[in-house]
Amino acid sequence: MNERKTGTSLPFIGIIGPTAVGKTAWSLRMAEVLDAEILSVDSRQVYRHLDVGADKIDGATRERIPHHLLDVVDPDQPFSAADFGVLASRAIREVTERRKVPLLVGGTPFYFQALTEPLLSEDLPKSWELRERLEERAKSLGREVLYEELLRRDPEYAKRIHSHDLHRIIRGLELWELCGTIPSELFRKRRKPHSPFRPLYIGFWKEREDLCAGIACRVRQQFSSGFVEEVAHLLEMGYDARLPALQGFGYRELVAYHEGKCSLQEALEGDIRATRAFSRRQMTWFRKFSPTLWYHVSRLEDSGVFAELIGRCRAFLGGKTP
RNA sequence: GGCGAGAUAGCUCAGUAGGUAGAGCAGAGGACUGAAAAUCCUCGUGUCCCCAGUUCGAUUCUGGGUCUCGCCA
Repeated sequence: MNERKTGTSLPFIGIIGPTAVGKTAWSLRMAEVLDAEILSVDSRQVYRHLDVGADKIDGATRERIPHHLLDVVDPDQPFSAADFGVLASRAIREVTERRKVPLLVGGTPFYFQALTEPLLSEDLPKSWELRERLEERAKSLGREVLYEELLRRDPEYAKRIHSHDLHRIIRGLELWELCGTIPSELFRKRRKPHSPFRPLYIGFWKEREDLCAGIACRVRQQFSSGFVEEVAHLLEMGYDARLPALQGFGYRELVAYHEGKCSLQEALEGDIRATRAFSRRQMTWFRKFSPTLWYHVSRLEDSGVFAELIGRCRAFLGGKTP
C-alpha cells in the first residue's frame, strides 16, 4: 500500500537528552561506527568565539569526524531557528549525497523541531534596533500596552501567546512593522506542507541527582579551563552584553562578573543553577519527541547494548520503521 | 564582661497597630512556529528560637534564657 512518502523523505539519526548527560562522547563513537557526519543542533555552538562555554568540540576531533553547523555566525548577527532550519536541511542533503549518515546531536529541542515540523522556505526579517526601541517602550509604558497593540493588529497571534511574554510580543510587533503584514499571515503563507525529513531519535538519560552532579562538575571545569577569559575576550572585542548570543547561562553570569556586579564564586553558582533549570526545560520537550529509543547512559558501557543500538540505527536507515 | 541588633519556608528576608504568616531565590511540573542556554505560566503549613507572664487568644506585648552578628572593653 502507500508507504507514506518514505521513499522521498531523508532519514536522520538524532541524539537527544539533557545537557551534560554525555551526548557528545557517545555520538562520536556512534559516528565512527555508523560512518556518519555530525550536525550540531545547538543554539550556542553556531556562534563563533563561543567555545569553552558552549562545549564546542576541539579541532582535532573535527578533523577526524566532520562536524557541521558550528561557527556559522558572529555573536552580533541575529540567528533564528528558521536560519538553523535552512542550514541544517542543506547539510543533511549534502551528507546524504556523500553516502554518509547524518547524525544530529544537540540539546536545543526547538532547533530539532524547526527541522521536523513544517518548515518555512525563507527567513523573515529581524531588526535588533527595532527590538531595542520596542523594549524601551515596554519599559516605560508596560508590556500590557504592547500586548494590547498586538492584540489589535493580530488577534490570532496574540491569543496564541501569553500577555506577559514580552519576547514574543516584541517579535510579533517587529514582524508587523518590518513587513507590513501580520505575523499569523506571514507564518501561514511561508510554511511548507510537511517536513522532508524522517528522524529516529536516540535519547540518553540518567537520574536527576547524577545529572546535577555532572552539570556542577562540567561548569567547574569550564571555569578553570578558559571560560572566564573567553567572556572577557568577547567583551574586549566589543560585543554588547545584551546580544542574544551572550544571554545563555554562564555567559550571562560571567558578563556580570566582569562588570563587577558579582563575585566569581557567585557567577559559578549562578551558572550551575541556570544549567540545571535548563536541563529540566529540555526534558519537557524531549519527552514528547517521537519516535525515540531511550537509553540509560550507563547501559551503553555494555558493548552488547551499544551494538544493539547501532543495529537499530542501521535498520532504520535501511528503511525499516523502528 | 558592657552596649546594640537580630532569631519567621532549604536560603535571603518582609510582615502581623495581638485573631497561627508572605515575597524573591532554590525545588517540582508545564507552555512555547521565527531571540529558544531566550521568554513565559502554575505549585508555599512553616514547633514564626525556648520558657514563663499578661490576654478569650501571642509569632506579634512583658520578663527571663539560649544562640548569632556588630561595636566597645
